[in-house]
Amino acid sequence: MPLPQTEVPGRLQAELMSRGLRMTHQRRTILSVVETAKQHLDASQILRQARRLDPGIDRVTVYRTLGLLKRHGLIDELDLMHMQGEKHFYERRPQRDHIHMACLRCGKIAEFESDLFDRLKGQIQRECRFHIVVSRLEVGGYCAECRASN
Amino acid sequence: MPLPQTEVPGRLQAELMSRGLRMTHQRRTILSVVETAKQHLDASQILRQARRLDPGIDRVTVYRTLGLLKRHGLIDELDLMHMQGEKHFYERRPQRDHIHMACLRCGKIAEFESDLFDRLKGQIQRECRFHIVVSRLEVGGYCAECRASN
DNA sequence: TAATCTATTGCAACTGGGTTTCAACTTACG
DNA sequence: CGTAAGTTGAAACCCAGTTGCAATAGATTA
Repeated sequence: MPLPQTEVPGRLQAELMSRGLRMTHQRRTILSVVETAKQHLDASQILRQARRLDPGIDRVTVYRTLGLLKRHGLIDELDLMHMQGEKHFYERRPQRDHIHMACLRCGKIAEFESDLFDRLKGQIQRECRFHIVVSRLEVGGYCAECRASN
Repeated sequence: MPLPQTEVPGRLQAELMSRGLRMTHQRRTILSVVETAKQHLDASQILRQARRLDPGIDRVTVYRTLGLLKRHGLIDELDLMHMQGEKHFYERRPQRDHIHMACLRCGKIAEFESDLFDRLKGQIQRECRFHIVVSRLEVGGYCAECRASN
């Protein structure tokens, strides 16, 4: 399932600047990588891509920028069931939360939006009086293809 | 009056043995720690508790045993929104999955069972033809107490 | 436009959770 | 009891992520 391309390029930059943050060359580079990514990238992949645009960039700057984006709620951090070590993956925060399904056999990641998920979060907020800032639903299992070819 | 004991002691042990796994002294110790835990423990806490019962136990044995229990679906691994570094937490797999709510202010972890959650998983299995083996729903936000005292 | 102030960067060293390797040791089983 | 295969501990290792600090570069002001 490909990631939907629903955002105007430059939106993350605009968001950060509107919050009064200093816009450096390195940040612009990292933001553009995250913004135009077609799949979920981990920090080292983001570093590699950013270095193609600005070879001097350091991995610590990538980590710091990802932390910044996370704190501002502009990106989400995913674990994807820790199928490939302990690395984390990142994606622009979507308008509507979705579920990540990780196939334990082929490693494919699929996404799924569901009204039930939205209702569940509403129930949590109401019944537990818990104000949700970030949510993450990940499931591990076997996708249709892998179940068939078994 | 004794505390309510939700599980029969030794259930994890019995499960593992019934699957033909070798029952060593170290495993029995680690299993009893996990089984009687009153909160979510990370690997180093499990090690510390296990060493009170068997001082010679090594952390590598704890990691291996936790991996074993995970592979057999007897415990679940939690991230709890990575609020305290990158450590993982463990709990016996419950009969019915629950949601973990992590308060970003006071750090408290609350649990919540929901019919909507069960239905959502059913929807994923049906509509995505995805066979769920493990699921993890974690939300970060602010609990009722922290919202009040702000 | 230049001066200034302060956030940000890069580097190197470090941290910490988790894994690998391998010889020595146990456990289960006949 | 003897054996074979699974398990353990110790040390070294791996790797994602963080910290301390001097140098640098945005933003702001004059």
